[in-house]
Order: sequence, then C-alpha cells, then structure tokens
Amino acid sequence: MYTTPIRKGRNPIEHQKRSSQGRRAMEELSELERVRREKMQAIREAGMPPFPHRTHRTHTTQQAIAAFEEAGEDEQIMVAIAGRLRSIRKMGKSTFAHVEDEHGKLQIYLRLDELDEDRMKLFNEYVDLGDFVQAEGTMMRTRSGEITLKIADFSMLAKAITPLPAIKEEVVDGETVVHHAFRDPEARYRQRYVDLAVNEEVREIFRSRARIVTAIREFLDERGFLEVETPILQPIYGGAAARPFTTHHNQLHQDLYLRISFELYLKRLLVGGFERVYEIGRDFRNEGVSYKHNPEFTQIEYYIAYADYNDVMELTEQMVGFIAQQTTGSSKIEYQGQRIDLSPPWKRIQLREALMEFADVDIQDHPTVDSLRKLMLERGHEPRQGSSRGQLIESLLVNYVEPKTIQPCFLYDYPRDISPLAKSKVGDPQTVERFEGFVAGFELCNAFTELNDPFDQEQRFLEMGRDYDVEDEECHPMDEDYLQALRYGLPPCGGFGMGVDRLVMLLTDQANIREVILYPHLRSRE
RNA sequence: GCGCCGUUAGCUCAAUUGGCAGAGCAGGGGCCUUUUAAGCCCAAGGUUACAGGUUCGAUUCCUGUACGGCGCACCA
Repeated sequence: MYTTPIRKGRNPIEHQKRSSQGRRAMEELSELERVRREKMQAIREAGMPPFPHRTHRTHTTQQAIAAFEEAGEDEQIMVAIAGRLRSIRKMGKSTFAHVEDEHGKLQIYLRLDELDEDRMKLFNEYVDLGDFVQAEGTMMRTRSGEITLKIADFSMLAKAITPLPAIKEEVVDGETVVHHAFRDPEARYRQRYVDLAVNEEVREIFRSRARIVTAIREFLDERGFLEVETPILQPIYGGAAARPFTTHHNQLHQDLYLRISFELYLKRLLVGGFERVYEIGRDFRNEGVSYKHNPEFTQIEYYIAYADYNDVMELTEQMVGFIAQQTTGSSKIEYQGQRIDLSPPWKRIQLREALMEFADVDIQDHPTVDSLRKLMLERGHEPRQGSSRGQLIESLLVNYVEPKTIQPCFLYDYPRDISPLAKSKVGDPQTVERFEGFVAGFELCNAFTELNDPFDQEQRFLEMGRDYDVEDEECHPMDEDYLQALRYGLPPCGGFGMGVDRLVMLLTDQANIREVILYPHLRSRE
C-alpha cells in the first residue's frame, strides 16, 4: 500500500527528500493522520521522544498479574510494563487504559494525585490508541475487581501515526464479544499486520500453526528421521503433476523451475545411505487458487527405507493423531461443525471398493478409457478430451468419494497411469501401491511404496511424455540423473507427502487456506 | 479460465419504485478522580472502487475495467 519505488538514475537522497514531501504531503493526509503527526511533534517538543531507543520493562502483563496474585493484596508490587494501547477511557482527572503485549493485557490507571500534572496532560492530550508505551507503577485491584497497574510514570515507545481500526471488546458471561471488528478479507490479507494487531484469534491460529510444525518434527525426530533441505531452484522439476513457476539465473544463463515437490531429491538421499529423511518446506505450483490451494504452500515429505505403503499408513494415522493431541489436547476435533476422530486406526478402503460404494462403478468392468468414458457420459459427466483411464477414475474419486470422507480414511491401490513414481502391485501391473488420506472432505496426504526399479521408472517417464531429446522447448526432459541414482540402488522404501496448510486448517477449524497462511497470494493492485 | 455476488467516512454497516448520502465506533472541542462496548453535550468527516452511458436528476439502471468473496473448472 505504501511503497516508494526507487527509479533508475535518481539520487537516492534526493529521492528520499521527495518521497517525504511528495505524495504524502500534509495537505493530502487524512484528518486522523494529520492530528497524530501533530501530536508526535508536540510530545517531542515536550521532551518525550516519540521513537526512543530503549525500553524499560520488568514484567510482561501476565507476569505482573501473577506477581500481584502471589504477593497478596496489601503488598506494594512495583512493575514496569511495555505494550500497545488497546483501549483508553478518559474521565477528566483519571484515565483508564489497557496495555496489550504478546500474551495478554493489563489495565493501567492514571490518576492526577499519583501522577505529575504535566505527565497526565501529556497522556490525555497526545497519546492515542495503538501507541506503544511503557508504564511503571504499583499493582492494585479496582473496585470492580480488575487487577490494574496504578501509574507513577509512563513514556512513549513508538507513536502510531496511522490509527488502527477501532475494536471494542465486551465480556459477556466470560466470553469476549468483539464489536466493530476488522473483517474485510481483502484488507486483512493485504495488511496482515493490522489483522494480527487487532484480531487476537488470528494470532492464535499462527501460534497453533507453529505448534503443529513443531509436533511434526517431534514425531519424526523421535523415530530417527533426519531433517534435510533440498533445492527449491531446480533445472528439472518433478515429483508431482503440476505446472511450475519458471525463473532464470542470469550469470549462469540457466532457466530454472521453482520446485513442485521434494520427492526426487529426497529419494536420492536414500540411495546415498540415509534410511529415514524428511523435509518441511515450500512447494510452488502455477495453478488456480481456491479455498484449499495457494500458489506456494508448505509440504512435509518423508521417505523411510525398508518400509512399504502399509507401514506408511500406520505411521500416518499415528502421526496425525499425535499432532492433534499435542496441539489441540485431543485427537477428537471439531471441524466446521463436524466431529472428527483422528485417533488411529483409520478406515481403509480399496479405491475400487470406494468407487463401487459411492459412485456405483466397478472400474474392473471398465478396463479401457473408452468403456469408462462411455459410462461417465451416460451418467451426465463430460470428461475432458484426452483424459487417461486413471484421470477418469480420479475424477470419479474427487466427485463421489472425496466429499463423503468426513471421518479420516485411507483410499488405497491407485491406477498406474496417474502414479508414475509408485511401485506396481504384485501380479497387477496396472495398479500401484499408493494411498491417499482424506479427512473432512478433502485430501490431506498422498503416499506410496516407492518405485525403485530403474527400468520400470524409465518406462514410466517415457509414458509421461518425458524425452531424452531436449532441443524442443515444449518437451519435458528426462530426469537422467534420477534414473542414474536408481541404478546405484534405491532400497525398498515408502514415501509420504502432506499439505501442512491443510492440516493446520483442520486443526484450527478454518475453512479457507488463506486463514492459515500469513501472507496468502493476492493480485497486485495497480 | 467460466459463472454468480460484492466494493458507500479510518473501521463496521444503512440509504424507502432513480429525488439533497446516514448511523455507531474511532478522531476533534467541552464536562467528568475506580472506568471497562464508560457516560453526557457540541462540531467535523464522502470524487458512493474506477471509466463511460441512459436520465432533468444515478449509491440506485446499463456497459466496461480493477480488486475481492463464493461456486465450478484445473490440480500423477
């Protein structure tokens, strides 16, 4: 919203002068901002710097309250707190306000008898909602019972030049009711700092998110997994079916892709001798956005040697149950009004059976694309031209089965042609050992017994349209180095990937992925 | 990418078949020494997202643009 682009050829100092006097000149400021700038000047002239360098804080608001409660009502407890003013009630010769720091609020009480008259005037005339202040005094309890800091002195820590949205809170039967909130989603995402500053429940979502990521690490670290980091800038992208973002390295004259998954780099590490590895990081997919898709999103992938997709299923239900327990206190949660029990074991259904039950189709009766397409057309679907049999099956899964999967479940045994990195089932080359976990009507994770046969893998790549002849720009190149790695020997292994943002949605009861990403992608406003 | 809906004061929202654009909170000036959605009095605050069109007259009707929300599509 407030950017000062530096133009080529302009002296930066000259530019700074111009920007401070230019567009945001006093006459163009809103009344609210003009008044605050004048107050800033006035407080400076009164000898109180509006942006001082040092803070004196002895207690957080919560520590101050705890100290008062421990010491007893008659004890004179001196504290100095720091935080942002979130409410002010002026009553002539006394003033009440709330100071908020990261973990709570404390009421402060300024009273002419206790405070120098000039100081009192300074507060009442020049201090605003949103300012950061430090305040020191003694703890007390008001007539209405609220633990309060009676102020002997205060000073400004950072003057707020732009006013925060006015939020009022009322406590009714122990519940906090918020009046006049800051709710416009666009404004909230574009100025997340304002959203966080005034909406405590938003801060809480991101605390939960941090706990969830910590719990993932705790679960895997305890089981001997090694956390690693692999390239985000990749010359050949792979590991998922998604369009990539492209970029370019100027000095190396090299086109690069932002990764769409970690898979191929992580499995190379198993070739190298690590047996259990994982990565938590960002993937980038150049596709549509929706309530469950952001162009960049956080993924957890792990690979475990000497294991197959059955082992991974067990680990998955244990992991998700553990994370829920650690972060919400229970493996039974409520999501968008539905009660969901994440405790293991989760229901397991073969994909074929699920389609029989929910879509009334036995895919074994339709071994060809044409046969399945004909059936879907009869049912009123219009599959996209050129869809493979596997893609048709996936479309049935997405439309009929996924919305029904409220309680957690695993669908397993997927079509080969949509799973080029998964190992075939013994005796059934058209089906692979792959599963997806579903909860609350959306896909949470995807996993399989990894394909470690270099000859089969090369064949799969060729079927996916990869080519050794990369002279054609349109042609997706063969990942020869990955095949080379497999030729050195990849131990039998299981692999797993899960969208962390979706897990956070589930565990914080949020219906939109943008609510769990601090800075979700939005179009620029020009 | 397609469809539907939305955009009014710093924030949250009004505006009666098309007839001077309003309120609460915040902000400004007063009163008020235990308030807590503090209260009372006064004054102020707007290119109704943007650009066109229809009309004597448009926040309201039409077209387009931008951004957003929801749904669909896309998403090994």
